[in-house]
Amino acid sequence: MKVTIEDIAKEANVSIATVSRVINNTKAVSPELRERVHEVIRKRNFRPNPLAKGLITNRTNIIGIVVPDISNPIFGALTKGINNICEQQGYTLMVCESGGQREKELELLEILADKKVDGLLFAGVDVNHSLVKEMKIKDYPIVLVTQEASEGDEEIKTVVHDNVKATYDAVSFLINNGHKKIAFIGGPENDYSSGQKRLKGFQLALKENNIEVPESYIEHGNFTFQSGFESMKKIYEENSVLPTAVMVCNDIMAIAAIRFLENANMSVPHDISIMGFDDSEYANYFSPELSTVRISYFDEGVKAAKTLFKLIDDQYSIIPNTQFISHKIIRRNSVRPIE
Amino acid sequence: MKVTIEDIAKEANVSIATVSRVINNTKAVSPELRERVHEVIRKRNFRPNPLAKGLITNRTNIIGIVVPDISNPIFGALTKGINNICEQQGYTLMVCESGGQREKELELLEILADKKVDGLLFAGVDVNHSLVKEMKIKDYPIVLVTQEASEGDEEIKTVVHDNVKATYDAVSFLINNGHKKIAFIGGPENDYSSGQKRLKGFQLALKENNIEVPESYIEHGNFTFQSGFESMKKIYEENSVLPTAVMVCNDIMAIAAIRFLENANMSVPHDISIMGFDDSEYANYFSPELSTVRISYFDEGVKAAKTLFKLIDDQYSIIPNTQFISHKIIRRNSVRPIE
DNA sequence: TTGTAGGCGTTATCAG
DNA sequence: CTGATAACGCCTACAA
Repeated sequence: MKVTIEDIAKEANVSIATVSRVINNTKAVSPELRERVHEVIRKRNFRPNPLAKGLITNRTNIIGIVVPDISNPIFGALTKGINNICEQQGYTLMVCESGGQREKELELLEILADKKVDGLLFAGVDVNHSLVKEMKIKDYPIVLVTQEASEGDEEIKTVVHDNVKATYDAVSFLINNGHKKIAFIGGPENDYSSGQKRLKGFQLALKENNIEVPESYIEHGNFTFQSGFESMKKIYEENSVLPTAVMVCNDIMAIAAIRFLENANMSVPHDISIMGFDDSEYANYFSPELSTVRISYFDEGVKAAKTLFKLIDDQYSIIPNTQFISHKIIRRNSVRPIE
Repeated sequence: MKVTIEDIAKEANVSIATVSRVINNTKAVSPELRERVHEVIRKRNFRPNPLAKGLITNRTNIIGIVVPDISNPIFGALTKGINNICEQQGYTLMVCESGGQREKELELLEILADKKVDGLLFAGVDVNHSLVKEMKIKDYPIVLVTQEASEGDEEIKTVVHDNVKATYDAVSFLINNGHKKIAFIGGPENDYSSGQKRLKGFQLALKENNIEVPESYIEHGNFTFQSGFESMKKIYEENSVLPTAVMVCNDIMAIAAIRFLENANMSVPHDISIMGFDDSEYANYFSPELSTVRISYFDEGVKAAKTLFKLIDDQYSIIPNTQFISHKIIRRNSVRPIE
């Protein structure tokens, strides 16, 4: 039933070495033989066993990806971008979920080593030094995507969007539209890129415009509707002077904030403007349509994958330590100019 | 650098056969030796090379999944459910995207055969007879998920939600709430399960209640916002008597329909009720909150994966040809009782 | 240009 | 219970 290289060799009346050569185009073979071999290969529908091949070449043509949650559309888009490049490179993608847990991430690093992946795209939550250390000793190349290392290691190639700059731009947008009393609903404090960096961007924009804001204007959610709702509620209830705008660090929390405000008989954007983050598919479909900052996770995946393949091709190729994917401020109807 | 079974054998002063035995628990080994071997394995951090192993056992502990689009949250949830089971079985997941194209699906069937996956979960768009035939000759087990075969083959195990029944129930829900003039916005006509079957469920419910509906009440979208908007527009513009309710075959098109109606100064649910399908994450966050039918794609993935593993364990195990995942009608605010 | 043969790291089949 | 040793299917010096 299953046909091996030997069968082909016999049937084509050549050595298996020759067959191997025509398959891999690895050395000159006379046109005549080449044709004969091809003929038989086609006829018998022969496909070389990648296990046997991998055993020798130490290559599997598989690359791994670890994401916190594959059902999150953000990581869906990221994965799609990655897969796009993989396909055209003849690679295939192994997907693993970490749940955002360091323990699990470490375990996956092992498992993927076992599987002999040729490389790994890693989307973490807090890639600290010990995790980086673990990555360095793995014998397959790794590129961080979506989240840079949190402890200043420049040791692993990274492809991210600029969270600081993106949030800075978004808040500047609010300021440029006349807002001075700006609240903030961010991500978890232990989330390095999407939590801490976005907060930093917020603070930076305020500072640069000499705007001060009370502590009670700042809340941390965890990117869920529920947490966005609660955060907005807290800001609403615990401030005698309400903000005129809120920078919310993802779209779903932004929607939640809007829902809360509606319940409280506040109108968005008339009374309060809301700025989202991500420009997820649905941002456009809510009413009011959400002003937000567009991040293309697909593009991020594409660039990360390309970078990884460069690394696979040549471990020492010259690549910037960190590459940024551009973002864009999208004006829709949840933010209005004031004054 | 890389340690093999032979190194372990040497260092533990046993034969490689013995090492293999303790690793795989395949035959009795004296406790003494077993301990010694374990010790060395731990010390040297030895992990057997799965390629070499696979070469002999013909097992890779990899299963494949093909979906039309991994960035679609529906398939994200499905994948998550599948991955859940894979993990606890010590398997790892290879994800492929077909774009819903038969050509590509066929190609992936080949590629995954090459990769020597131990099994495959297949989410197609129109799994016709020729595709099924191709699947039958593959030497790894396959289970269909999300979409059954379209040409009455009962040859491949299948796990789906009951599209006919689900839509039937949803439309019955509308009828029970007093609606008689019910329009329908469905999926593509070439989409077997999600297109044709849902239409069938719609027609069935009408028929059973002796309700007739003009041709112009029925539109086909392609599950995008845009197509939902257009379909609703067409129904609105081309009927002198408007429906009191519309059954829309996914949530995003349902939202689009609502947006169109709002633009047309119609109120949902006051003037027209809208019923969605899927209960996607956001269905709850729109206003009005969407009445819909809940499908758990996660559960579907779980059951499909379990089924596949049964098949992998025992090719001839007794499994129903088609297993159904239950659905549930969710009442929210986009549908109101009339009369 | 072509063929022979050794080896990749395991498991499985024999003897002992 | 333990140990040689032949596969598994392919690539790649090395020789011819």
